[in-house]
Amino acid sequence: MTTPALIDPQTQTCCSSLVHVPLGARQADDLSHRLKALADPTRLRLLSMIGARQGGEACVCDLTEPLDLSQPTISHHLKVLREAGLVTSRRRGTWVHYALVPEALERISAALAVTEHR
Amino acid sequence: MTTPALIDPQTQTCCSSLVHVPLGARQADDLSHRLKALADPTRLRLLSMIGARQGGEACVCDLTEPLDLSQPTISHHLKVLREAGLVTSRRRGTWVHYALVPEALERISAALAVTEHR
DNA sequence: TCTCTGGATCGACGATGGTCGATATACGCG
DNA sequence: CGCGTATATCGACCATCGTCGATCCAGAGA
Repeated sequence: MTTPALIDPQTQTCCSSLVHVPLGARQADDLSHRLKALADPTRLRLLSMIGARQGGEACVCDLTEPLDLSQPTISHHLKVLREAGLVTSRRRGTWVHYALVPEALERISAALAVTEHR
Repeated sequence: MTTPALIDPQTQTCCSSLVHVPLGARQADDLSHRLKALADPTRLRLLSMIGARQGGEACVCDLTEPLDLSQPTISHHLKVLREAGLVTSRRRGTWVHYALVPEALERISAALAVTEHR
């Protein structure tokens, strides 16, 4: 496969906005699940710190220190982000590097947009 | 003032994406608060049903029936959306009509977008 | 193999959130 | 004013979430 199954053709008609056609229960559950992953200040900052990093990657040690939270807590948040498809993790020797999945963020952004972009 | 204070110049540099510059604590709290209001399937469907309505308005009675939830629950969700600035309410005789605030959704969408739009 | 370090998992605890029934409030109409 | 209807608020209950310390697992190097 070229890309992981970011879009389920069964539940997701396309990437159109929710404000134009009423959302079904399935689609609402799916979108809310991804939004829940996003709706936490720590996770937003994690995404932001990973994205701001040149190369687009950051290891856990880089993320733990500036946030003033325990390492298990950071690890937990990264797991939530990973399971929502918002980041990927990759082992590099002793360290684990996390990277954004830009398409995932873009999909959510498009679902919330009122006016059509691009 | 021409527009309500949707953007706080103190905490919000502009409407740029979170993935380009690391988010501060204030900004992360602010954005996560708005995302929490969005991160519920019932509220997403409410927004969607209001937006899909021609005229952009819907009264509570229109929203309660199709969702198979009690009227107090719907009222609670609408309050959450209103306090997050995502909808406005307006009394019309006996009924209360809710309408979207497109700029609010657009702002959140822009904050999540990776690529710059428009 | 032993040890050290980075990260993940576990179990527990307090806080927050979604839902309901009961009740209160607002409006229109006799 | 009194009644009926449309919404909002209240109080309670159960589920989910964010956080922690303790512990476990994986890789690197001696």
